[in-house]
Amino acid sequence: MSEPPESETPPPRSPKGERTRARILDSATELFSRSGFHAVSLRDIAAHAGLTHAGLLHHFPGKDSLLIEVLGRRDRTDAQAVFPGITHPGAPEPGPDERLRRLVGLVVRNSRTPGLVALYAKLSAEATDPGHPAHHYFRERYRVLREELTVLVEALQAASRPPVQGDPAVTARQLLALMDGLQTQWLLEPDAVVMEDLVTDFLHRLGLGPAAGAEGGGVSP
Amino acid sequence: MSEPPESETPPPRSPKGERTRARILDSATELFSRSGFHAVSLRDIAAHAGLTHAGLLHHFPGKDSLLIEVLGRRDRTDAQAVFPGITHPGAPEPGPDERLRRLVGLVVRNSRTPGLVALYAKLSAEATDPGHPAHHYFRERYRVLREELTVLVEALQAASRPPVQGDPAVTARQLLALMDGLQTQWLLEPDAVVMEDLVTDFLHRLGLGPAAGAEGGGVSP
DNA sequence: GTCTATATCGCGATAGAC
DNA sequence: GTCTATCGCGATATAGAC
Repeated sequence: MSEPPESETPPPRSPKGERTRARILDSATELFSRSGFHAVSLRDIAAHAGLTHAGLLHHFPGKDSLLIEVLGRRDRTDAQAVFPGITHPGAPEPGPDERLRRLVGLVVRNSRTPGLVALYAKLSAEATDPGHPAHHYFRERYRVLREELTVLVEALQAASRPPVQGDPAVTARQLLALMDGLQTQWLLEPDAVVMEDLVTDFLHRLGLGPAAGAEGGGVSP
Repeated sequence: MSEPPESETPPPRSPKGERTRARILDSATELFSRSGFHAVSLRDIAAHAGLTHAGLLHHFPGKDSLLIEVLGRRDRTDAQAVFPGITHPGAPEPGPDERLRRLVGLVVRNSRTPGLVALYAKLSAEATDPGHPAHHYFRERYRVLREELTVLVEALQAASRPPVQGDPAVTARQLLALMDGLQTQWLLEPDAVVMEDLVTDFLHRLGLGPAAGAEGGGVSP
């Protein structure tokens, strides 16, 4: 995804080619998630999908484009789960509490796929290089995430008693940074970090917790 | 630095070897900062330092150990600037405001070396892999940073009026995560993010700003 | 359109001459 | 302490068989 939306029609593909492509994407997702990007070769992915590495390169121009298609597929799934507004502009918007619940749910879900979290962590760092093949993809990804989190924070602020001040865009940036940074700490020490607790605690201390949610216990450091 | 402190005496080296070593470390720091770890070869570094890659490997057993020495040198410098207690146990501890000022100063200083910040961002993500050569280095690094930030937060909490509740270790973890995550966003869009403002704002909204500091303007999103 | 086989490149690392 | 020569490896690109 070098360009924000896909305005062009993808080239027509045969049903067999389509299935092979999907098989390759599945294999790539699994292997990338397990071992990261650099540690996995095209030969590994091709073997896992049941063909040779040159056969794979018939379907994807190179390792980079394969990576970006893997990421795009995953992001589209996640975005629909938390922010239905992205893909279905007319759909009914859930309330702030429900959206917060979904966001935390996404964090919890991430905790079950450390391989993919690690892949995103590595790539979002690598892709800060303007020459990286996924640079534009990640710039766009962060822009969209920031926008959606800003809307969420706005809704939480409006629903908070007493009303919370502050620029929602600033809080959204901080929230996004917090989630990213916690992933690194969690990957380093999976048993010492409960990401969703630390995210919830952060919002709580800003007065943006669930409208009537009474958080019982403490938070593990 | 595979082990926490260095309890062993380094092998004696000739003055010439020492100079060559330093030249190699300088070159490695510059090239790693510019292009990252994987994108730079030992041949690149050796050429920049004025020898061949085999000559370089006489001074460092491998690319990994070279990397870790580059990181260690930088970290030692930074730690002394902000947390004099680490290297000089008996030295007088500065007050909470002064330590906060130094921490923010470190963030500002980082803003002037995007290459090194990018290197750390890439490596701390890569090194989450338990098999990565710098894995233990980064686990130890985060442990120390967390401890020092916990002490800082404790001091800020004690100095705050009214006193701020909460587990300092939790806040320290969140602060560390925030700083890490902001680096990624800043590297992606250098002109759109002022890291020190967002860090200061975060502490401010937790009631942990400088004791008498009146923040004038707003914060850019 | 789909895939295999082959060739080339640059990498980290080692051995041994000087 | 530094070099040349060389190894095995993985990523990538191309030619052409089916």
